[in-house]
Amino acid sequence: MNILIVEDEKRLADALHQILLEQKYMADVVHDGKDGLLYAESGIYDCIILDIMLPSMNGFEIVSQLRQKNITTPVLMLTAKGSISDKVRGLDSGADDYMTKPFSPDELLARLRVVTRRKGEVILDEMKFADIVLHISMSELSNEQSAKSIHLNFKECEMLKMFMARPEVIISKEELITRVWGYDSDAGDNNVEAYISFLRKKLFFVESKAEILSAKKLGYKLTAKN
Amino acid sequence: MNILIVEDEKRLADALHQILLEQKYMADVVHDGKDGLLYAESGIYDCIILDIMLPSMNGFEIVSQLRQKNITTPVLMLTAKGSISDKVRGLDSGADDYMTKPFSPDELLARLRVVTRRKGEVILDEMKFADIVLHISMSELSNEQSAKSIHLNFKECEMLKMFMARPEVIISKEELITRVWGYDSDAGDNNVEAYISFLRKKLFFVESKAEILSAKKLGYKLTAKN
DNA sequence: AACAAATCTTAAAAAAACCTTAAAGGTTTT
DNA sequence: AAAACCTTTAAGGTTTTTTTAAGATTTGTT
Repeated sequence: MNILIVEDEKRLADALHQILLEQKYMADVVHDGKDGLLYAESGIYDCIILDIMLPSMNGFEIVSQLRQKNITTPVLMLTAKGSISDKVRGLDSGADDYMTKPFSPDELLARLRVVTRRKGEVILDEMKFADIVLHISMSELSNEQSAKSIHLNFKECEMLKMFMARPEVIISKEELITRVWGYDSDAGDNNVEAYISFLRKKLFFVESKAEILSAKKLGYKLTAKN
Repeated sequence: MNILIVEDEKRLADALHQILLEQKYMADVVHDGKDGLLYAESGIYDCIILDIMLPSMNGFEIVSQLRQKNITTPVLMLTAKGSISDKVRGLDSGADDYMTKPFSPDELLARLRVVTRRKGEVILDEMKFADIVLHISMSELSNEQSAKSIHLNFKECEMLKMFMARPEVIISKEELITRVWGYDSDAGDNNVEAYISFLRKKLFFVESKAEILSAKKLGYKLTAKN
């Protein structure tokens, strides 16, 4: 189960992340509204936990844009204000449930279960690009053509998810570090390089025509050969 | 990464400049609203940090004029007042984010990263002049007519960006140095000359009719033949 | 035309960025 | 307790980028 957390308060975001990880959910965290929309649009999430007050684009807008694009991922709205008008507005714009801060981990998990059970049928567990498929819950990378597949470990999988969510886009080492190792980690560039190397080896193993190219000083991107 | 600071309080402007330089951003500072608009219109900046209260033209006006001219450089608004109405007005007029004084260097840098990351993905990824196109995220120079293209390295790309942002305008070596090598670099004129030479070779390779002419003692400019 | 100054070009040296691998230290599973 | 697995780290190698310097060329001036 894949959750997207869109929350700019880093302490809260981390706490949420922690709670979810303990329950064996996978979670991605972004701290900014527009980024949130970008990630949400990928359609790979089973639920989006969405703060209302966000830099660059607020939660209401994000939900309505998602719904306009026919993306039906369940949304659990989060806010410090408990005013009725916010609640109404949130549900109006297309959110599925609403939770006021502060809340207990149990409350979060309960609401999460309710929200995700409802849409239980259309869960996207796969990301595709070129000839490869990433089976997220199984951490398995496979090639539809060659019928080869291989297991990815956690960090490899997180990293490949980022590339597959935004193929052809250069992603900086810094961004990779904050997403895969955490925003306050002391991982260095070499960590990224090592994992890029592991991923390349596995892409090669499954005989994919997808490859990770490096753009010096800028980062890496996923592309398809030919 | 190029930042324009438009801030009339000189002490604050200097402090901002310092913070940015430490993080290896390049920054230009102007203290007046109209100057700010003038500089911003050049389109060469990756972000504009803009005070609201300014002599001769306020921040709101600057942003809306920029947006009217289809200049989409991200704008980070700055103000002493933290009133909601200011915030709404700022975002309405086209700013991307908003920050109230006083703020910590970390907050500034965080917001800057968010605001500029977005740019790399969607906004301003291509610059065109005559028959050439510069794909910024790919660091690739190509010619639409001849269908030839070639990779540019980081400094070549930064330099060509400057020329393409202001075609037909003579840009001095000094300006090129401060932009591409940094304000405190010890790069000399010959470094610029060498890179001009590299760029010319690549323009020739893609068979472009765009060329870089030198204006003795003044600098260089980009023009189109015929 | 002769000179000086500025610019151009190029090759090679130096530096920076990147890649790969192996090994060590954790963790989890068997 | 052992085995299997995951992650980090560091070192050495490769490639790319940047600097440097020297000689050639152009330009403007006398």
